[in-house]
Amino acid sequence: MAYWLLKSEPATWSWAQQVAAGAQGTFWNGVRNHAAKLHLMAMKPGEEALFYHSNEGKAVVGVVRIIRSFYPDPSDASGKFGMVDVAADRALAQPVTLEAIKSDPRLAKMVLVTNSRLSVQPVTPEEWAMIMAMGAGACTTQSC
DNA sequence: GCCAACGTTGGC
DNA sequence: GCCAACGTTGGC
Repeated sequence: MAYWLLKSEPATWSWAQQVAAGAQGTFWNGVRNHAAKLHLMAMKPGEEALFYHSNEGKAVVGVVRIIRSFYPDPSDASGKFGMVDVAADRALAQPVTLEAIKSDPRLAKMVLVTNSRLSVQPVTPEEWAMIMAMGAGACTTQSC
């Protein structure tokens, strides 16, 4: 079971919109980067991904579930890229900000920190557990 | 096939 | 609004 992180600018597609889309979910299109594409292709239905608000907010705000594996993206004229379908699963009790992630040495190797421009990223089980604990409000940074 | 130029992303 | 990082494009 792999874990992932998906980035979206809230002005383009926000967590509120994802929640409004409900259990049937929506397609996650627009990826035009080969590294990101490889991660999309590796996603399996049932796996979970962090939903991260980039630019505005700069925080992990919720969890989405992959509900359909990789298939062609109709908005890509070249036919090279594709997308998956995701549905909102649950919100975090409190957003986990980029600032909080950066300030914790145990999360220093997150792709979000090391390659901030990649829009689809893998997350390790350890990182996932940390983010979940921080997002639950169960602990503050460094006390998990 | 290399590399300079350019465009885009995203944090600050 | 600026700029650094990085991916992509296109000329050679």
